[in-house]
Amino acid sequence: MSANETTPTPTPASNFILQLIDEHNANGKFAGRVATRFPPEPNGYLHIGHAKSICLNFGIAKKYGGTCNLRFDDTNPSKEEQEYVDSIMDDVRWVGFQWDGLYYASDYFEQIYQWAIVLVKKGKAFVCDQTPDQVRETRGTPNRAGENSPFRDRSVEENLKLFEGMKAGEFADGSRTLRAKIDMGHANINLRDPILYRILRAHHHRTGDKWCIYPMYDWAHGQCDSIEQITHSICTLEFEHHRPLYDWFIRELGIYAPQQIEFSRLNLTYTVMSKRKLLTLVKEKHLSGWDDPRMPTISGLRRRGYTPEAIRAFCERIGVSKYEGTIEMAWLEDALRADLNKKAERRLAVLRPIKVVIDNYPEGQVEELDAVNNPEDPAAGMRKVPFSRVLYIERDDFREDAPKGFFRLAPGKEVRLRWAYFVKCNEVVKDASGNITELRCTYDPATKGGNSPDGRKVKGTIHWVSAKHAIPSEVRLYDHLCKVAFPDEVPEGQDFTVNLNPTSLEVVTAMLEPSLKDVAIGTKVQFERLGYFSVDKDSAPGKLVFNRAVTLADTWAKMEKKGK
RNA sequence: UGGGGUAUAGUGUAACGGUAGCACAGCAGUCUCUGAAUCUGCUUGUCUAGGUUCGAAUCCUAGUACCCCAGCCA
Repeated sequence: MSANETTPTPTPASNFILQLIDEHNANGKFAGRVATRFPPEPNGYLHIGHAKSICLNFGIAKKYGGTCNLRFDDTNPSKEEQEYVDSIMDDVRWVGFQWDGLYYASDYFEQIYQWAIVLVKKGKAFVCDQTPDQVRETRGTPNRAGENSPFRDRSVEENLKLFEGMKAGEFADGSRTLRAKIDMGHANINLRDPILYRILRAHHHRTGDKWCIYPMYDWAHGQCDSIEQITHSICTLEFEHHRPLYDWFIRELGIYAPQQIEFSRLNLTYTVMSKRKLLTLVKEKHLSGWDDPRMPTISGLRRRGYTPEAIRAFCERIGVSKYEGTIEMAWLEDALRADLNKKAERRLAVLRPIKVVIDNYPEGQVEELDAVNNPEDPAAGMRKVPFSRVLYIERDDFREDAPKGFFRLAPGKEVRLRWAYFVKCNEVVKDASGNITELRCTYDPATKGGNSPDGRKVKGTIHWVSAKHAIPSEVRLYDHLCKVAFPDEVPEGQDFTVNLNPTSLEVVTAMLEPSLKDVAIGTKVQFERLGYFSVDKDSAPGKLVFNRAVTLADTWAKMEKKGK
């Protein structure tokens, strides 16, 4: 990359996978070719951990001028659905990548079947009639060798006949398997005569009812990689001790050999990441679905208000290694703030309104005041905001007994209303039970626009909305999915659901400035001093719904919390 | 009593025998019509014990801790 070339992202950090690829390119192992693949099983929605893998695999292809395929690992029809296939393609594209080839493991079922026959003929695979229980019992344990299946020594002819019978549907589900003949005493359990095919009559989302035997992951994955001429087959750490088996199959078949490389999966604080747990959340209706904005799914993050740029920057920043750590959620949030700070236009919105009457402002008068759309982006321009006698301000921005260091409104204190005037609070109106219902203030007409000609300073600037121009809107305030950083750490007999955050969603009716009236679904804005918000798909004409994607850093809240 | 992995600030990640760097978090300050952003500075680290070496995060030896593996799941 030339020095004067301008790229949006800095040179990515070096990592062990890139170093290995550099070595391969240097020693000619793959003739300088780089081909990766992203191989999801379509049994659930993609999450931020998959985004890490997507960025890695597609990123490598891009960096080296190679290719990256999207390949669905659809070898278990009992769990896989077209809905998931569709969502996965959407998500990969949304994250920002386009695959070179689109494939399915099921595209290769015939070839994989033929290869199984090759193995049988070599005497390296046999049909086993053991029941699932017997298979388990004779597999041994990590500390105890397994025992050979009594069917291990069947003749090649008998195996061939039986295996054909399996394929032809002559046997009941689960009654037989095809197993590799390796070593029941091997220290690596994966090499103790692993099952290659099981009989399973399930409708496959692509092949329909054509097959009643399906290859296991180990028997399919490497061969798919080989067919696609993948150079670097990148997967997560739990597959590390499958690598000897991956290599064994390729070697016995004498076919092209990709290099499997394992890295550690992403863990994040305050959420859960396993598909099983995410499925639990959806099925047990702890939240609204796979794309609930509290989900760490890509579709959830998208709905929440995350941008592809933020996701990619995050994935870049966290790096790649074999160390199994947990990344702080603050990293993800920071990536979003950094991106939206540059892009999102600012608006005034009051989440928890309290009424303010400007006593000395003429009844019926309305002024259109100038407001900057985005101080970080002059090109974003200006807009008008209406000001009138009755306003709403944030409840948090008023204190009857202002603590030390409180810059906002309080009896007798003056603050600036953003883009408008200096106002001073003179009176607090309460209802019978003592709740504040209204504040009576006066404004200084000389401070129009927010500056005082006499050079007088105010410490605080607060946001506001003109009451009669305000658009009431539903705003969903999201917080962490889980109330603790490590939700999987639970007492005996309990599961992660006990750590779900009961206040992860608070819904308020906010008052918005009128320029937001026709904002489109998916639009991101900063509500000044509050956070970044995204227009939810539940919005309808005349009924806006916003999601809070992330709050702004809040020094005052931190100070107050510390003070207590 | 098996096999496969991993250990660098609070959290991640570099450094590949030669000044332990970066980011996020935290703290202090600056700036500010957002208590945001910006900008400045600061605190905190090589799992342990030996050894080799002028010099070790890096090499050697011995430990320790943690993760994964006994689905006809992927």
